[in-house]
Amino acid sequence: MPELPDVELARRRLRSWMGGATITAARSTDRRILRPHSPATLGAALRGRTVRGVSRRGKWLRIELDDGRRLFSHLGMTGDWVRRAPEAPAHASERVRIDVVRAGGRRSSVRYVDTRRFGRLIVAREDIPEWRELGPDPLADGIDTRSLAESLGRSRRAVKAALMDQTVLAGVGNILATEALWRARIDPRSRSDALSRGDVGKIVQGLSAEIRKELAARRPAGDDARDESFFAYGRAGQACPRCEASLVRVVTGGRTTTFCPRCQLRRTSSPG
DNA sequence: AACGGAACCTGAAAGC
DNA sequence: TGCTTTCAGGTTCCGT
Repeated sequence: MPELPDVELARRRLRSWMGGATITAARSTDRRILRPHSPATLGAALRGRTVRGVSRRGKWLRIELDDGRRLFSHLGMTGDWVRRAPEAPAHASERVRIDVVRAGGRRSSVRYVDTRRFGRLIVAREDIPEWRELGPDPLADGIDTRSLAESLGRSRRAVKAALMDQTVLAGVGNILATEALWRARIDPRSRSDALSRGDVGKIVQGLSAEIRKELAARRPAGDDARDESFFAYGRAGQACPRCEASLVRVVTGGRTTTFCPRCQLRRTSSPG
């Protein structure tokens, strides 16, 4: 579920649930998600702390605490944050719980659920490398066409793989890349350094439009993105919404890519 | 140095 | 029906 729009929606929920609240307890037994720290250290680090704010960069969330420490959260492939009553039993794939009390005395329990356990939760005293090394965030920083063109021009990879490189742009995943390239009418297998400035401009427009659309959709936590309507993602074999040709599925950089072989043209020659 | 592919996990859906 | 295979929105490690 988690690409930039999903993580941004999670950030807004966490802010409304935890902003200004004090953590009364934090528990987990999942060594994988908390690696490299041990589950025992989580409660000790968080108990008694007040949440100052929740920020996001790319697919990373940063929960800022009153002692200067931060809790970094990456949702991996299937992670999400949900709010429950404190007495609510643990969901089958619940991995972490953080109980909070708000200024008015209202108590709630914020739970991290993650079926496949690819997510991460890291307490640190300063920003972690995974956060610092991210490229520009399309929402927080905007996308500068010129610097993106420079960045893409330096790589010979398929443009789809380059767009999903978190140091190129933070937060772009398989759905955003697939949809943006469909909107831009560019074959995802085109070499990154073969794109014209106009191509990059269309990709920027495509990414922005898709991010706006997905943020507006505000699908509730836990919803499957496949319920949503995409132009190309997950629609192999179906008709292209633009030209009616049959959408094709290929694998690039280890990830499934769907595109229209008729109206998404492959860029070949290097731009001048 | 940069790139493709496997590995890491779990469960749902499709295939036989 | 039930067993097997395939697939999934992410990152990281390893070999070339």
